Amino acid sequence: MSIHYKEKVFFNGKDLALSVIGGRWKIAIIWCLLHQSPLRLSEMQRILPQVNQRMLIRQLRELEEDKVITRTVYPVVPPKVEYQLSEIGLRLEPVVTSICDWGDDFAEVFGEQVDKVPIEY
Amino acid sequence: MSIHYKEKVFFNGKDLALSVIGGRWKIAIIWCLLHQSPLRLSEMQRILPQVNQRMLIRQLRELEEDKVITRTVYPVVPPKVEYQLSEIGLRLEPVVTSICDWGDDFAEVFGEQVDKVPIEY
DNA sequence: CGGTATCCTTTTGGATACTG
DNA sequence: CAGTATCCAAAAGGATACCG
Repeated sequence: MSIHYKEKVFFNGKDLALSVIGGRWKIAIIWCLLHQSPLRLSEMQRILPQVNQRMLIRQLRELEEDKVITRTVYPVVPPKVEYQLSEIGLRLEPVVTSICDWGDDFAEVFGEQVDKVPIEY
Repeated sequence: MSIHYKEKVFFNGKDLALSVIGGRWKIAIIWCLLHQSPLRLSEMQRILPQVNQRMLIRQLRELEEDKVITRTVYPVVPPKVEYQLSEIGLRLEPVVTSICDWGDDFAEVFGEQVDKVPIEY
C-alpha cells in the first residue's frame, strides 16, 4: 500500500498525517481554531504571541494548501481575512485533545508547577 | 498557571507536550515501540529506513532525556541496547492512534492511492 | 490589517570514516 | 552492534523593515 499525495509517496496514514500537521506551529493553530472560529490573523497573533508573524502566515498557508483550513478574504478596506477549519480539519479534534491530555499528565509527573491553579483553555 | 520544565516555562500541557514529542521522528519512534518492544537500534533502523542513524540516535536520546523511553545497555560483546517506552511513554498510545486514524481519513479524501489494499501496521 | 522582502541562525539530513 | 566525529548542504525557523 502506498499513498500518493503532492508528488510524494507515503507508506501509511501516520506519515502522511505528520507531513501535514507536523509543522512547528500547526497543532497550536488548529487548537486555536477548535476553540474559536473564525479567527483573523491579528487575533491569532494575540492568542499565539510566541509565534512570529512570518511563521504564522507560512504555516497557515501550508494548512490552507492541504485543505485543513479555509482562508476567506473580504474585499474591504482595511483588509479582512478569516481563517476556519475545514471538514477534515475539524476531525483533528481527537488528535489535539489527546496531545493536551498527555501534556497535562506529563506536567503533573515531571513539571514543577509554580501556581497551583487549574489549567484554562 | 505556568509549568516549569528543564529551565523553560510552558503555559499549558499542549505546549509542553509538543516540545517533548514534537521532534521530527519522535512520533514514528513511539509508534514503533507501541507495536514492538523492546527494540534494538538496528531493528528500529530496519523499520524506519527513512531515518538516518545519526538522527535516530539523536531523537532517541532526547526521548530518553525526557523519560518517555528507557534505554537498557547489556554489558555484552557485541553490544546490546534495548529501547522501550516508559510508563508515561505508553500513555502516548491515544495520541499516536488518533494521528494514524486522521491520516487514514485524510488519505482517503485527498490521497491518490495506487494499490487498493488495506493499510497494514 | 494582512501581508512581503531581506538577512541571519538553528535544525535536519546525508555521506563517510572511525571505535570499543 | 551501537554508536561517535567530521564535514557539508538544505530546510525550517526567526527578527526586522517595509508595503498596498
